Amino acid sequence: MTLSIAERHQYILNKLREQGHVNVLDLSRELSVSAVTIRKDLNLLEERKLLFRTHGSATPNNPYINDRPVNEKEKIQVAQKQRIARYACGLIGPKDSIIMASGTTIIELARHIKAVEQLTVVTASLNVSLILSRDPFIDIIQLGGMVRKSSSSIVGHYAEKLLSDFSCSKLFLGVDGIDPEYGLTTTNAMEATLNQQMIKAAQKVIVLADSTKFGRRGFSRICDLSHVDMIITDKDVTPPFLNILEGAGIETIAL
Amino acid sequence: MTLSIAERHQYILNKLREQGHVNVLDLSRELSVSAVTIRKDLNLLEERKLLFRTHGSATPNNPYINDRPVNEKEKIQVAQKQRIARYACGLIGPKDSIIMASGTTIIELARHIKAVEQLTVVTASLNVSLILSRDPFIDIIQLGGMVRKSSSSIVGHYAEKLLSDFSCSKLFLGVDGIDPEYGLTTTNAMEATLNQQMIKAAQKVIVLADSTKFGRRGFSRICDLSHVDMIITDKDVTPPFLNILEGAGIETIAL
DNA sequence: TTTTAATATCGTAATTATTCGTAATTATAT
DNA sequence: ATATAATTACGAATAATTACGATATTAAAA
Repeated sequence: MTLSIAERHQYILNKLREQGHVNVLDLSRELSVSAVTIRKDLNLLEERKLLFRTHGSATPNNPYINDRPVNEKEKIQVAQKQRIARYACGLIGPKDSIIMASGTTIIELARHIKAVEQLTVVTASLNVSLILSRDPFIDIIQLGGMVRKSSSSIVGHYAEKLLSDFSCSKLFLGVDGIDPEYGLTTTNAMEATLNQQMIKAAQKVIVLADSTKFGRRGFSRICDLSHVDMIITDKDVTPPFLNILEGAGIETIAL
Repeated sequence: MTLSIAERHQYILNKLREQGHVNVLDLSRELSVSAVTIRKDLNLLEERKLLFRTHGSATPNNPYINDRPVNEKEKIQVAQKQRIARYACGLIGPKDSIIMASGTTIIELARHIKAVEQLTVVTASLNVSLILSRDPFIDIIQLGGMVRKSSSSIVGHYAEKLLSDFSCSKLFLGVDGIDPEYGLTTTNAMEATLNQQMIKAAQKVIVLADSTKFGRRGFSRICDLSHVDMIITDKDVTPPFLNILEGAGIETIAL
Protein backbone atom coordinates (compact mmCIF):
# COMPACT_ATOMS: atom_id res chain seq x y z
CA MET A 1 0.00 0.00 0.00
CA THR A 2 1.42 3.34 -0.98
CA LEU A 3 0.36 6.40 0.93
CA SER A 4 0.52 10.01 -0.04
CA ILE A 5 2.75 12.46 1.73
CA ALA A 6 0.02 13.91 3.88
CA GLU A 7 -1.12 10.45 4.91
CA ARG A 8 2.40 9.46 5.79
CA HIS A 9 2.74 12.54 7.92
CA GLN A 10 -0.55 11.80 9.56
CA TYR A 11 0.60 8.26 10.28
CA ILE A 12 3.83 9.49 11.80
CA LEU A 13 2.09 12.04 14.02
CA ASN A 14 -0.46 9.49 15.14
CA LYS A 15 2.15 6.95 16.04
CA LEU A 16 4.09 9.65 17.80
CA ARG A 17 1.09 10.59 19.85
CA GLU A 18 0.32 7.01 20.80
CA GLN A 19 3.79 5.64 21.38
CA GLY A 20 5.62 8.75 22.51
CA HIS A 21 8.40 8.19 19.99
CA VAL A 22 9.09 6.94 16.50
CA ASN A 23 12.29 5.91 14.77
CA VAL A 24 13.38 6.24 11.19
CA LEU A 25 14.03 2.58 10.47
CA ASP A 26 10.72 1.27 11.75
CA LEU A 27 8.77 3.98 9.96
CA SER A 28 10.62 3.26 6.75
CA ARG A 29 9.60 -0.39 7.03
CA GLU A 30 6.03 0.25 8.11
CA LEU A 31 5.38 2.75 5.35
CA SER A 32 7.54 0.96 2.78
CA VAL A 33 9.51 3.99 1.78
CA SER A 34 13.22 4.66 2.06
CA ALA A 35 14.87 6.02 5.19
CA VAL A 36 15.81 9.17 3.31
CA THR A 37 12.17 9.84 2.65
CA ILE A 38 11.28 9.37 6.29
CA ARG A 39 14.06 11.69 7.31
CA LYS A 40 12.76 14.28 4.90
CA ASP A 41 9.28 13.85 6.38
CA LEU A 42 10.58 14.19 9.91
CA ASN A 43 12.57 17.27 9.04
CA LEU A 44 9.53 18.84 7.49
CA LEU A 45 7.39 18.04 10.50
CA GLU A 46 10.08 19.40 12.75
CA GLU A 47 10.11 22.66 10.83
CA ARG A 48 6.41 22.89 11.43
CA LYS A 49 7.11 22.36 15.12
CA LEU A 50 5.06 19.21 15.18
CA LEU A 51 7.85 17.06 16.54
CA PHE A 52 11.36 17.16 17.86
CA ARG A 53 14.11 15.39 16.00
CA THR A 54 16.79 13.21 17.59
CA HIS A 55 19.34 10.80 16.18
CA GLY A 56 17.52 7.93 14.63
CA SER A 57 14.17 8.93 15.99
CA ALA A 58 11.78 11.69 16.89
CA THR A 59 9.74 12.68 19.93
CA PRO A 60 6.70 14.87 20.28
CA ASN A 61 7.75 18.47 20.28
CA ASN A 62 6.43 19.99 23.40
CA PRO A 63 4.61 20.17 25.46
CA TYR A 64 6.01 17.16 27.16
CA ILE A 65 9.44 15.74 27.54
CA ASN A 66 10.28 12.44 26.03
CA ASP A 67 9.85 9.45 28.28
CA ARG A 68 11.35 6.79 26.13
CA PRO A 69 11.58 3.45 27.90
CA VAL A 70 14.74 3.34 29.95
CA ASN A 71 15.41 -0.36 29.81
CA GLU A 72 14.75 -3.29 27.56
CA LYS A 73 12.21 -4.84 29.82
CA GLU A 74 10.06 -1.78 29.92
CA LYS A 75 10.12 -1.68 26.15
CA ILE A 76 8.79 -5.21 25.98
CA GLN A 77 5.77 -4.39 28.06
CA VAL A 78 4.77 -1.49 25.84
CA ALA A 79 2.26 -3.48 23.84
CA GLN A 80 0.59 -4.77 26.98
CA LYS A 81 0.47 -1.33 28.51
CA GLN A 82 -1.16 0.00 25.40
CA ARG A 83 -3.82 -2.66 25.44
CA ILE A 84 -4.45 -2.01 29.11
CA ALA A 85 -4.62 1.73 28.47
CA ARG A 86 -7.02 1.30 25.59
CA TYR A 87 -9.37 -0.75 27.68
CA ALA A 88 -9.20 1.64 30.62
CA CYS A 89 -10.07 4.45 28.24
CA GLY A 90 -13.40 2.80 27.57
CA LEU A 91 -14.30 3.05 31.25
CA ILE A 92 -14.23 6.81 31.21
CA GLY A 93 -17.73 8.16 30.79
CA PRO A 94 -18.94 11.51 29.51
CA LYS A 95 -18.83 14.29 32.09
CA ASP A 96 -16.79 12.01 34.28
CA SER A 97 -14.31 13.18 36.88
CA ILE A 98 -11.34 10.96 37.47
CA ILE A 99 -8.04 10.80 39.33
CA MET A 100 -4.95 9.67 37.47
CA ALA A 101 -1.99 8.68 39.61
CA SER A 102 1.49 8.37 38.13
CA GLY A 103 3.70 5.88 36.32
CA THR A 104 4.28 4.79 32.78
CA THR A 105 1.03 2.88 32.43
CA ILE A 106 -0.95 5.91 33.50
CA ILE A 107 0.95 8.06 31.02
CA GLU A 108 0.01 5.53 28.38
CA LEU A 109 -3.60 5.93 29.43
CA ALA A 110 -3.33 9.70 29.07
CA ARG A 111 -2.10 9.27 25.52
CA HIS A 112 -5.17 7.29 24.63
CA ILE A 113 -7.79 9.55 26.15
CA LYS A 114 -9.78 11.47 23.61
CA ALA A 115 -12.57 13.34 25.35
CA VAL A 116 -15.65 14.24 23.39
CA GLU A 117 -17.54 15.68 26.32
CA GLN A 118 -16.41 17.52 29.37
CA LEU A 119 -14.01 15.52 31.53
CA THR A 120 -12.25 16.51 34.73
CA VAL A 121 -8.92 14.93 35.55
CA VAL A 122 -6.99 15.28 38.80
CA THR A 123 -3.43 14.05 38.47
CA ALA A 124 -0.10 13.86 40.25
CA SER A 125 1.83 13.28 37.05
CA LEU A 126 3.32 16.22 35.18
CA ASN A 127 3.42 14.21 31.99
CA VAL A 128 -0.25 13.36 32.22
CA SER A 129 -1.14 17.04 32.61
CA LEU A 130 0.93 18.04 29.63
CA ILE A 131 -0.41 15.31 27.42
CA LEU A 132 -4.01 16.05 28.33
CA SER A 133 -3.53 19.79 27.95
CA ARG A 134 -3.93 19.30 24.21
CA ASP A 135 -7.53 18.23 24.64
CA PRO A 136 -9.95 21.17 24.82
CA PHE A 137 -12.64 19.13 26.56
CA ILE A 138 -10.57 18.21 29.58
CA ASP A 139 -10.30 20.28 32.74
CA ILE A 140 -7.06 19.38 34.43
CA ILE A 141 -6.24 19.79 38.11
CA GLN A 142 -2.54 19.31 38.73
CA LEU A 143 -1.66 18.35 42.28
CA GLY A 144 1.02 20.59 43.73
CA GLY A 145 4.04 20.13 45.95
CA MET A 146 7.38 18.39 45.82
CA VAL A 147 8.37 16.92 42.47
CA ARG A 148 9.61 13.37 42.66
CA LYS A 149 12.09 13.28 39.83
CA SER A 150 12.24 9.63 38.93
CA SER A 151 8.55 9.61 38.13
CA SER A 152 8.08 13.29 37.27
CA SER A 153 5.15 13.36 39.61
CA ILE A 154 4.09 15.26 42.67
CA VAL A 155 4.17 13.85 46.20
CA GLY A 156 3.82 15.24 49.68
CA HIS A 157 1.61 16.98 52.13
CA TYR A 158 0.34 19.72 49.82
CA ALA A 159 -0.84 17.32 47.19
CA GLU A 160 -2.68 15.28 49.81
CA LYS A 161 -4.32 18.37 51.19
CA LEU A 162 -5.46 19.52 47.78
CA LEU A 163 -6.75 16.08 47.01
CA SER A 164 -8.98 16.07 50.07
CA ASP A 165 -11.04 18.80 48.41
CA PHE A 166 -12.10 16.53 45.56
CA SER A 167 -14.29 13.53 45.10
CA CYS A 168 -14.02 11.63 41.86
CA SER A 169 -15.88 8.71 40.39
CA LYS A 170 -12.80 6.71 39.48
CA LEU A 171 -9.14 6.42 40.35
CA PHE A 172 -6.73 4.98 37.79
CA LEU A 173 -3.77 3.69 39.73
CA GLY A 174 -0.49 2.26 38.48
CA VAL A 175 1.49 0.18 40.96
CA ASP A 176 4.85 -1.55 41.21
CA GLY A 177 3.65 -4.70 42.87
CA ILE A 178 0.48 -6.68 43.52
CA ASP A 179 0.73 -9.32 46.20
CA PRO A 180 -2.28 -11.37 47.34
CA GLU A 181 -1.43 -11.00 51.02
CA TYR A 182 0.58 -7.81 51.16
CA GLY A 183 -1.59 -5.88 48.73
CA LEU A 184 -0.52 -3.03 46.44
CA THR A 185 2.96 -1.59 46.68
CA THR A 186 5.08 1.12 45.13
CA THR A 187 8.77 2.04 45.37
CA ASN A 188 8.38 5.23 47.30
CA ALA A 189 6.86 5.91 50.69
CA MET A 190 5.56 9.36 49.86
CA GLU A 191 3.99 8.11 46.69
CA ALA A 192 2.28 5.36 48.68
CA THR A 193 0.85 7.90 51.10
CA LEU A 194 -0.45 10.02 48.26
CA ASN A 195 -1.98 6.97 46.64
CA GLN A 196 -3.81 6.25 49.87
CA GLN A 197 -5.36 9.69 49.75
CA MET A 198 -6.33 9.14 46.15
CA ILE A 199 -8.12 5.95 47.11
CA LYS A 200 -10.06 7.89 49.74
CA ALA A 201 -11.04 10.52 47.22
CA ALA A 202 -12.41 8.10 44.63
CA GLN A 203 -15.54 6.01 44.54
CA LYS A 204 -14.01 3.27 42.44
CA VAL A 205 -10.39 2.11 42.45
CA ILE A 206 -9.10 0.75 39.13
CA VAL A 207 -5.58 -0.67 39.10
CA LEU A 208 -3.64 -0.78 35.84
CA ALA A 209 -0.80 -3.29 35.98
CA ASP A 210 0.78 -5.59 33.44
CA SER A 211 1.33 -9.20 34.47
CA THR A 212 4.95 -8.69 35.55
CA LYS A 213 3.69 -6.78 38.59
CA PHE A 214 1.96 -9.77 40.11
CA GLY A 215 3.63 -11.46 43.04
CA ARG A 216 6.07 -8.60 43.39
CA ARG A 217 6.41 -6.40 46.45
CA GLY A 218 7.64 -2.86 46.13
CA PHE A 219 9.20 -1.00 49.02
CA SER A 220 6.18 0.78 50.31
CA ARG A 221 2.69 -0.53 50.92
CA ILE A 222 -0.29 1.36 49.56
CA CYS A 223 -3.20 -0.76 50.74
CA ASP A 224 -4.51 -4.31 50.72
CA LEU A 225 -6.58 -5.76 47.94
CA SER A 226 -9.89 -5.11 49.68
CA HIS A 227 -9.72 -1.49 48.54
CA VAL A 228 -9.45 -2.43 44.88
CA ASP A 229 -12.57 -2.62 42.73
CA MET A 230 -11.04 -3.56 39.40
CA ILE A 231 -7.71 -4.65 37.96
CA ILE A 232 -6.82 -4.35 34.29
CA THR A 233 -3.88 -6.49 33.26
CA ASP A 234 -2.73 -8.75 30.43
CA LYS A 235 -3.35 -12.39 29.68
CA ASP A 236 0.02 -13.55 31.01
CA VAL A 237 -1.23 -13.43 34.58
CA THR A 238 -1.12 -16.93 36.03
CA PRO A 239 -4.43 -18.58 36.97
CA PRO A 240 -3.62 -18.77 40.72
CA PHE A 241 -3.54 -14.99 40.83
CA LEU A 242 -6.73 -14.72 38.86
CA ASN A 243 -8.44 -17.07 41.31
CA ILE A 244 -7.32 -15.08 44.29
CA LEU A 245 -8.53 -11.84 42.72
CA GLU A 246 -11.84 -13.41 41.86
CA GLY A 247 -12.13 -14.74 45.41
CA ALA A 248 -11.51 -11.23 46.70
CA GLY A 249 -14.40 -9.97 44.58
CA ILE A 250 -12.21 -7.90 42.31
CA GLU A 251 -13.36 -7.51 38.75
CA THR A 252 -10.34 -8.56 36.72
CA ILE A 253 -9.77 -7.89 33.04
CA ALA A 254 -6.93 -9.94 31.54
CA LEU A 255 -6.37 -8.64 28.01
CA MET B 1 -21.55 4.96 -16.38
CA THR B 2 -20.99 8.64 -16.94
CA LEU B 3 -21.65 11.12 -14.20
CA SER B 4 -22.13 14.86 -14.34
CA ILE B 5 -19.48 17.15 -12.94
CA ALA B 6 -21.48 17.89 -9.83
CA GLU B 7 -21.97 14.18 -9.22
CA ARG B 8 -18.27 13.54 -9.65
CA HIS B 9 -17.45 16.22 -7.14
CA GLN B 10 -19.95 14.80 -4.75
CA TYR B 11 -18.40 11.37 -5.16
CA ILE B 12 -14.94 12.73 -4.48
CA LEU B 13 -16.01 14.61 -1.38
CA ASN B 14 -17.93 11.62 -0.09
CA LYS B 15 -14.99 9.32 -0.54
CA LEU B 16 -12.76 11.88 1.09
CA ARG B 17 -15.04 12.07 4.08
CA GLU B 18 -15.30 8.31 4.41
CA GLN B 19 -11.73 7.26 3.70
CA GLY B 20 -9.90 10.35 4.82
CA HIS B 21 -8.01 10.54 1.52
CA VAL B 22 -8.35 10.06 -2.21
CA ASN B 23 -5.81 9.76 -4.99
CA VAL B 24 -5.93 10.82 -8.59
CA LEU B 25 -5.27 7.45 -10.17
CA ASP B 26 -7.95 5.54 -8.27
CA LEU B 27 -10.52 8.23 -8.81
CA SER B 28 -9.76 8.29 -12.49
CA ARG B 29 -10.38 4.55 -12.66
CA GLU B 30 -13.45 4.55 -10.45
CA LEU B 31 -15.11 7.38 -12.32
CA SER B 32 -13.74 6.29 -15.70
CA VAL B 33 -12.44 9.68 -16.62
CA SER B 34 -8.89 10.76 -17.33
CA ALA B 35 -6.42 11.80 -14.69
CA VAL B 36 -6.37 15.30 -16.08
CA THR B 37 -10.07 15.63 -15.45
CA ILE B 38 -9.69 14.45 -11.88
CA ARG B 39 -6.87 16.87 -11.33
CA LYS B 40 -9.04 19.66 -12.62
CA ASP B 41 -11.79 18.58 -10.26
CA LEU B 42 -9.45 18.46 -7.32
CA ASN B 43 -7.99 21.85 -8.10
CA LEU B 44 -11.43 23.31 -8.30
CA LEU B 45 -12.44 21.77 -5.00
CA GLU B 46 -9.24 22.99 -3.44
CA GLU B 47 -9.99 26.53 -4.55
CA ARG B 48 -13.30 26.25 -2.80
CA LYS B 49 -11.43 25.15 0.32
CA LEU B 50 -13.18 21.82 0.32
CA LEU B 51 -10.01 19.77 0.36
CA PHE B 52 -6.26 19.98 0.57
CA ARG B 53 -4.19 18.96 -2.40
CA THR B 54 -0.97 16.95 -2.30
CA HIS B 55 1.05 15.20 -4.96
CA GLY B 56 -0.98 12.36 -6.32
CA SER B 57 -3.77 12.69 -3.83
CA ALA B 58 -5.88 14.91 -1.64
CA THR B 59 -6.86 15.02 2.03
CA PRO B 60 -9.52 16.82 3.99
CA ASN B 61 -8.66 20.40 4.67
CA ASN B 62 -5.34 21.34 6.05
CA PRO B 63 -3.73 18.26 7.53
CA TYR B 64 -1.34 20.43 9.48
CA ILE B 65 -4.09 22.05 11.46
CA ASN B 66 -2.31 20.79 14.56
CA ASP B 67 0.13 23.64 14.36
CA ARG B 68 0.18 24.86 17.88
CA PRO B 69 -0.05 28.57 18.59
CA VAL B 70 2.34 28.09 21.50
CA ASN B 71 5.01 26.89 19.16
CA GLU B 72 4.55 29.74 16.77
CA LYS B 73 5.06 32.07 19.66
CA GLU B 74 8.09 30.24 20.82
CA LYS B 75 9.75 30.66 17.46
CA ILE B 76 10.00 34.40 17.75
CA GLN B 77 12.93 36.13 19.37
CA VAL B 78 14.65 32.85 20.16
CA ALA B 79 18.16 34.19 20.07
CA GLN B 80 17.28 37.10 22.34
CA LYS B 81 15.50 34.86 24.78
CA GLN B 82 18.51 32.60 24.96
CA ARG B 83 20.84 35.49 25.72
CA ILE B 84 18.46 36.75 28.37
CA ALA B 85 18.17 33.30 29.88
CA ARG B 86 21.91 32.83 29.97
CA TYR B 87 22.39 36.07 31.83
CA ALA B 88 19.59 35.35 34.27
CA CYS B 89 21.22 32.04 35.00
CA GLY B 90 24.25 33.83 36.35
CA LEU B 91 22.11 35.52 38.97
CA ILE B 92 21.22 32.27 40.62
CA GLY B 93 23.47 31.67 43.58
CA PRO B 94 24.41 28.46 45.39
CA LYS B 95 21.80 27.24 47.87
CA ASP B 96 19.42 29.77 46.41
CA SER B 97 15.67 29.43 46.44
CA ILE B 98 13.81 30.98 43.55
CA ILE B 99 10.37 31.26 42.01
CA MET B 100 9.98 30.72 38.29
CA ALA B 101 6.72 31.95 36.76
CA SER B 102 5.60 30.78 33.33
CA GLY B 103 6.07 31.65 29.68
CA THR B 104 8.52 30.82 26.95
CA THR B 105 11.34 32.97 28.27
CA ILE B 106 11.14 31.28 31.64
CA ILE B 107 11.21 27.88 29.97
CA GLU B 108 14.33 29.01 28.16
CA LEU B 109 15.81 29.95 31.53
CA ALA B 110 15.02 26.48 32.86
CA ARG B 111 16.87 24.95 29.94
CA HIS B 112 19.98 26.92 30.86
CA ILE B 113 20.06 26.22 34.57
CA LYS B 114 22.76 23.84 35.64
CA ALA B 115 22.86 23.64 39.41
CA VAL B 116 26.10 22.65 41.07
CA GLU B 117 24.85 23.11 44.60
CA GLN B 118 21.46 22.68 46.16
CA LEU B 119 18.82 24.90 44.58
CA THR B 120 15.13 25.14 45.35
CA VAL B 121 12.73 26.18 42.62
CA VAL B 122 9.05 26.96 43.00
CA THR B 123 7.26 27.10 39.67
CA ALA B 124 3.85 27.35 38.05
CA SER B 125 5.06 25.95 34.76
CA LEU B 126 4.79 22.24 34.05
CA ASN B 127 7.49 22.49 31.44
CA VAL B 128 9.90 24.11 33.84
CA SER B 129 9.35 21.32 36.35
CA LEU B 130 9.96 18.65 33.76
CA ILE B 131 13.08 20.28 32.43
CA LEU B 132 14.55 20.83 35.87
CA SER B 133 13.66 17.35 37.04
CA ARG B 134 16.69 16.08 35.18
CA ASP B 135 18.99 17.99 37.51
CA PRO B 136 19.76 16.07 40.72
CA PHE B 137 20.72 19.19 42.68
CA ILE B 138 17.40 20.94 42.29
CA ASP B 139 14.45 20.59 44.64
CA ILE B 140 11.34 21.45 42.72
CA ILE B 141 8.04 22.61 44.16
CA GLN B 142 5.31 22.50 41.55
CA LEU B 143 2.38 24.76 42.26
CA GLY B 144 -0.92 22.91 42.06
CA GLY B 145 -4.40 23.67 40.77
CA MET B 146 -6.08 24.37 37.47
CA VAL B 147 -3.96 23.86 34.38
CA ARG B 148 -4.09 26.73 31.94
CA LYS B 149 -3.62 24.95 28.65
CA SER B 150 -2.26 27.64 26.39
CA SER B 151 0.72 28.16 28.67
CA SER B 152 0.83 24.70 30.26
CA SER B 153 1.03 26.34 33.63
CA ILE B 154 -0.96 26.34 36.83
CA VAL B 155 -3.24 29.17 37.91
CA GLY B 156 -5.86 29.66 40.56
CA HIS B 157 -6.58 29.78 44.24
CA TYR B 158 -4.73 26.63 45.26
CA ALA B 159 -1.50 27.74 43.69
CA GLU B 160 -1.76 31.11 45.43
CA LYS B 161 -2.42 29.45 48.75
CA LEU B 162 0.55 27.13 48.38
CA LEU B 163 2.75 30.02 47.36
CA SER B 164 1.95 31.91 50.53
CA ASP B 165 3.87 29.27 52.47
CA PHE B 166 7.15 30.11 50.77
CA SER B 167 9.59 32.94 50.77
CA CYS B 168 12.20 33.00 48.06
CA SER B 169 15.16 35.21 47.36
CA LYS B 170 14.28 35.86 43.72
CA LEU B 171 11.36 35.74 41.34
CA PHE B 172 11.98 35.28 37.63
CA LEU B 173 8.98 36.66 35.85
CA GLY B 174 8.11 36.61 32.18
CA VAL B 175 5.53 39.14 31.02
CA ASP B 176 3.60 40.02 27.89
CA GLY B 177 3.90 43.76 28.19
CA ILE B 178 5.95 46.42 29.95
CA ASP B 179 4.46 49.89 29.93
CA PRO B 180 6.06 52.81 31.79
CA GLU B 181 2.76 54.02 33.21
CA TYR B 182 0.61 50.92 33.24
CA GLY B 183 3.33 48.59 34.47
CA LEU B 184 3.61 44.84 33.83
CA THR B 185 0.85 42.98 32.04
CA THR B 186 -0.03 39.47 30.93
CA THR B 187 -2.76 38.00 28.76
CA ASN B 188 -4.70 36.25 31.45
CA ALA B 189 -6.36 37.56 34.61
CA MET B 190 -5.72 34.46 36.70
CA GLU B 191 -2.13 34.40 35.69
CA ALA B 192 -1.82 38.05 36.69
CA THR B 193 -3.25 37.30 40.13
CA LEU B 194 -0.84 34.43 40.61
CA ASN B 195 2.04 36.63 39.53
CA GLN B 196 1.04 39.15 42.18
CA GLN B 197 1.32 36.45 44.82
CA MET B 198 4.69 35.48 43.46
CA ILE B 199 5.90 39.04 43.82
CA LYS B 200 4.80 39.01 47.45
CA ALA B 201 6.65 35.79 48.08
CA ALA B 202 9.96 36.97 46.67
CA GLN B 203 12.57 39.37 47.97
CA LYS B 204 13.75 40.42 44.53
CA VAL B 205 11.67 40.66 41.37
CA ILE B 206 13.55 40.03 38.14
CA VAL B 207 11.64 40.49 34.90
CA LEU B 208 12.77 38.66 31.76
CA ALA B 209 11.43 40.30 28.62
CA ASP B 210 12.79 40.77 25.13
CA SER B 211 12.54 44.22 23.61
CA THR B 212 9.30 43.50 21.74
CA LYS B 213 7.46 43.55 25.07
CA PHE B 214 8.19 47.21 25.73
CA GLY B 215 5.39 49.69 25.23
CA ARG B 216 2.90 46.86 24.94
CA ARG B 217 -0.07 46.30 27.20
CA GLY B 218 -1.46 42.83 27.74
CA PHE B 219 -5.00 42.23 28.90
CA SER B 220 -4.42 41.94 32.59
CA ARG B 221 -2.32 44.09 34.85
CA ILE B 222 0.17 42.46 37.22
CA CYS B 223 1.69 45.45 38.98
CA ASP B 224 3.38 48.77 38.33
CA LEU B 225 7.08 49.16 37.80
CA SER B 226 7.79 50.12 41.40
CA HIS B 227 7.66 46.45 42.34
CA VAL B 228 10.35 45.51 39.86
CA ASP B 229 13.98 45.32 40.97
CA MET B 230 15.63 44.25 37.74
CA ILE B 231 14.78 43.83 34.07
CA ILE B 232 16.80 41.68 31.69
CA THR B 233 16.14 42.42 28.04
CA ASP B 234 18.00 42.80 24.74
CA LYS B 235 19.81 45.73 23.17
CA ASP B 236 16.93 46.61 20.85
CA VAL B 237 15.14 48.44 23.64
CA THR B 238 14.87 52.09 22.72
CA PRO B 239 16.74 54.65 24.88
CA PRO B 240 13.54 56.38 26.10
CA PHE B 241 12.47 53.18 27.79
CA LEU B 242 15.91 52.67 29.26
CA ASN B 243 15.81 56.19 30.70
CA ILE B 244 12.44 55.65 32.28
CA LEU B 245 13.58 52.38 33.84
CA GLU B 246 16.73 54.01 35.14
CA GLY B 247 14.67 56.86 36.54
CA ALA B 248 12.48 54.34 38.32
CA GLY B 249 15.57 52.87 39.95
CA ILE B 250 15.31 49.57 38.12
CA GLU B 251 18.55 47.84 37.33
CA THR B 252 18.32 47.18 33.60
CA ILE B 253 20.46 44.77 31.63
CA ALA B 254 20.19 45.25 27.85
CA LEU B 255 22.10 42.39 26.24
C1' DT C 1 38.63 8.75 32.82
C1' DT C 2 40.20 9.39 27.75
C1' DT C 3 41.03 7.31 23.22
C1' DT C 4 39.89 4.38 19.57
C1' DA C 5 37.28 1.43 16.74
C1' DA C 6 32.83 -0.19 15.19
C1' DT C 7 28.26 0.88 14.21
C1' DA C 8 24.46 3.65 13.06
C1' DT C 9 22.46 7.73 11.34
C1' DC C 10 22.72 11.88 8.65
C1' DG C 11 22.69 14.98 4.65
C1' DT C 12 23.57 15.61 -0.16
C1' DA C 13 23.64 14.67 -4.92
C1' DA C 14 22.68 12.06 -8.95
C1' DT C 15 19.19 8.94 -10.94
C1' DT C 16 14.71 7.20 -11.70
C1' DA C 17 9.73 7.30 -11.22
C1' DT C 18 5.51 9.76 -10.69
C1' DT C 19 2.58 13.42 -11.01
C1' DC C 20 1.51 17.99 -12.81
C1' DG C 21 -0.04 21.63 -15.92
C1' DT C 22 -0.81 23.20 -20.47
C1' DA C 23 -2.31 23.11 -25.02
C1' DA C 24 -4.05 21.09 -28.99
C1' DT C 25 -7.58 17.78 -30.30
C1' DT C 26 -11.75 15.14 -30.02
C1' DA C 27 -16.35 14.18 -28.15
C1' DT C 28 -21.00 15.65 -26.50
C1' DA C 29 -25.06 18.43 -26.08
C1' DT C 30 -28.12 21.92 -27.05
C1' DA D 1 -22.87 25.53 -35.24
C1' DT D 2 -21.16 26.67 -31.04
C1' DA D 3 -20.09 26.15 -26.30
C1' DT D 4 -18.67 23.03 -22.83
C1' DA D 5 -16.26 19.02 -21.29
C1' DA D 6 -12.94 15.36 -21.69
C1' DT D 7 -8.94 13.24 -23.86
C1' DT D 8 -4.34 12.70 -25.47
C1' DA D 9 0.36 14.18 -25.58
C1' DC D 10 4.47 15.99 -23.66
C1' DG D 11 7.80 18.90 -21.29
C1' DA D 12 8.19 20.64 -16.47
C1' DA D 13 7.92 19.98 -11.65
C1' DT D 14 7.88 17.09 -7.69
C1' DA D 15 8.97 12.96 -5.08
C1' DA D 16 11.42 8.78 -4.00
C1' DT D 17 15.42 5.82 -4.50
C1' DT D 18 20.10 4.62 -4.49
C1' DA D 19 24.78 5.67 -3.39
C1' DC D 20 28.31 7.65 -0.62
C1' DG D 21 31.09 10.57 2.31
C1' DA D 22 30.47 13.03 6.78
C1' DT D 23 29.04 13.00 11.44
C1' DA D 24 27.34 11.23 15.65
C1' DT D 25 26.68 7.39 19.11
C1' DT D 26 28.17 3.38 21.50
C1' DA D 27 31.17 0.09 23.31
C1' DA D 28 35.55 -1.55 24.10
C1' DA D 29 40.34 -0.81 25.17
C1' DA D 30 44.03 1.87 27.02
